[in-house]
Amino acid sequence: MKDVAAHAGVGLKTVSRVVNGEPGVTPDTERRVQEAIESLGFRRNDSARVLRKGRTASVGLVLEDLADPFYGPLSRAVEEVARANGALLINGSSAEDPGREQELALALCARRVDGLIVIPAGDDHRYLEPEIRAGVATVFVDRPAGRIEADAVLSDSFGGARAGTAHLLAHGHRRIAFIGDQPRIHTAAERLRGYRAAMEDAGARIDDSWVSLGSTAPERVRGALGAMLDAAEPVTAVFAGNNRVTVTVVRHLAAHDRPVALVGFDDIELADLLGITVIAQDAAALGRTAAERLFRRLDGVKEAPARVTLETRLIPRGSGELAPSG
Amino acid sequence: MKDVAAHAGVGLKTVSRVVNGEPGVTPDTERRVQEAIESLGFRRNDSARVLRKGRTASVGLVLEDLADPFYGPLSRAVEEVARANGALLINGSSAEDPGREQELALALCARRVDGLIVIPAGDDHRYLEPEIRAGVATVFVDRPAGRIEADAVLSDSFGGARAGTAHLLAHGHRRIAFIGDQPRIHTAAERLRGYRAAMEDAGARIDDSWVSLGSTAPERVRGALGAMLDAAEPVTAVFAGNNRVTVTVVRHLAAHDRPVALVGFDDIELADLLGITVIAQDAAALGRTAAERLFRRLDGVKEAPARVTLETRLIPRGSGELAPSG
DNA sequence: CTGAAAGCGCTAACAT
DNA sequence: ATGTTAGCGCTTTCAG
Repeated sequence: MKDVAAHAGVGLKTVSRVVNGEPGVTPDTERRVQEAIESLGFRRNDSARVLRKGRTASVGLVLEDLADPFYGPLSRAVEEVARANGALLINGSSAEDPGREQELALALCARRVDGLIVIPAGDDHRYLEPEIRAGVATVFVDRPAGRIEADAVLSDSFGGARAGTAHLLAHGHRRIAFIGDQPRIHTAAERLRGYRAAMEDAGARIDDSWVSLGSTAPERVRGALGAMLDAAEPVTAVFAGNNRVTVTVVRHLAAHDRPVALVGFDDIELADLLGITVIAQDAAALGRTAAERLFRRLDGVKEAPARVTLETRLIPRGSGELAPSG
Repeated sequence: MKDVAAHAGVGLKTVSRVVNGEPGVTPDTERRVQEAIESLGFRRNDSARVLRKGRTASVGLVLEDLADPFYGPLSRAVEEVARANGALLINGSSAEDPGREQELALALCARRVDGLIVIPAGDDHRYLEPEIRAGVATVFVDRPAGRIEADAVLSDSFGGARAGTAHLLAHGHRRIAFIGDQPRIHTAAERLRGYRAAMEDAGARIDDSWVSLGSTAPERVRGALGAMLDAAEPVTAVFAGNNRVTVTVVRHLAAHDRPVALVGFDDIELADLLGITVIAQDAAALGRTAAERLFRRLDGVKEAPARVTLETRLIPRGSGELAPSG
């Protein structure tokens, strides 16, 4: 910028004015400056600008796994809102590791992102308190924050799982499995709660062996499901706690001799052709809502942290409407 | 940092040393500084650091659509390599709009990212020349750069499409459709070229009405496919140019009366259960290879820009092995 | 309408 | 082992 000023024979500030489209520059001077900019291939250094202005026009997104088809649309939605607000998105995956989540979130804060959207892996976010006090707007999405008051945008995991389980019960099932993610993950716990509530509402008994929480790794899910199907009184239906689990369950059931009903949490591509009944949540709406909330905060709106819950939708496609067999 | 220094009763540079883990500080002084840091909730401002050091420890990724299941794993792979190199990832989607690609890429350069990984939407990247000259390492992935010399990591679209088409020919098909993405997209053009080559190798005639390039929007694909199936001499097999097209074709064929063979470019989740034969490319390897190349450049490796091509793999699952019918 | 000076928070280079 | 000085490239303030 100094070079440009020298080249154009003007003051530093005049170049700054031209670069930022500020008023108060003669068309003639402006032209000279533009020429100097062109010929030097100048481009403003935003790092310096940030240092001076205090705002970075960027938001951080800490998610679980960018490669998970559930988080792709969510990220994209956040990105669109950020773009509409002139901000860039810096993101990283925690891989469901609380330590990595913290490391990432703090690195983003050190970069002085204006705001932070977090899909929590951990359940204690007190480490963010100083940052939030220092002015970093923070919104949690998909799962709530732990041990701090903060905005959160969630899907109704409890209600969705309850409705899905009730759907199976309505089709005559009584021995229904619940296979879900690790219990420390909020959504997993909520969905299990929904399952239990529906069973209780229907006066159905829950056998401990029908409930399995843990990693969503295919081997783990196959093992759990296999045991429930091979039992003396095998389950006749399965409620799958998320998209990863559903995929593995579908593969396993496809090779199973007896038909077993299935309702999965989260919609999956091509689930329509495979006739998989699901509880769908709107990942894009989750991201959009969270991002809009974030930018509203950045615009200075002061209100108490709130929790927004988005509804889920039961999409019957066949697998959830099978009658009990065996 | 100044505050911390005052609080701890030490010099500015000493605080800097402690914060950066540099040697030459007495354990006792270090402790005092740490305490001051804690009590003030201090966290280093990376913007200032960047300004001073010249390196931002961040790389930019311009992709087409974060929500596309093909790009999720690719981004994730880039992110992992970046993380291993201590860098953060800033990314954005071009939505297949060259103008938006340029806007994004330049915004990232203004942020002084150390390197740039680009999945091009446009076919003229001369706008990046000043940046590259100024030292921004740049690697293109999935598609090559246009009108500039630059590193590129690609899948073998030509070879994959040729093999897929040859597979259909080997199963007796002669009237084979090719439905692909817009012809200005490099991969789409290459895949079409592969299709043509295979047909020619087999001495098969190509009717113009069997080839359809354009948007991957479901309506467009359905229309094109419908016309080919309703023709007097309908196609007996389809080669689908990418994952978006394949999904729509599968849905359409599922409702069709006669069996029609299908090979799709790109693997798709649950394609195994639906028996969809595909030409699979390794999205994660694409991202990883590109990112590794980028960081090698950042480490100062000087070599001529090169093009790396990754092999594709034919996965037979049934749909590509159907005999011609009708 | 234009420019000179100060300083954002940090680190490199050089004292002490 | 510690502190001082200068300056990264920009914007803000205020004076011409």
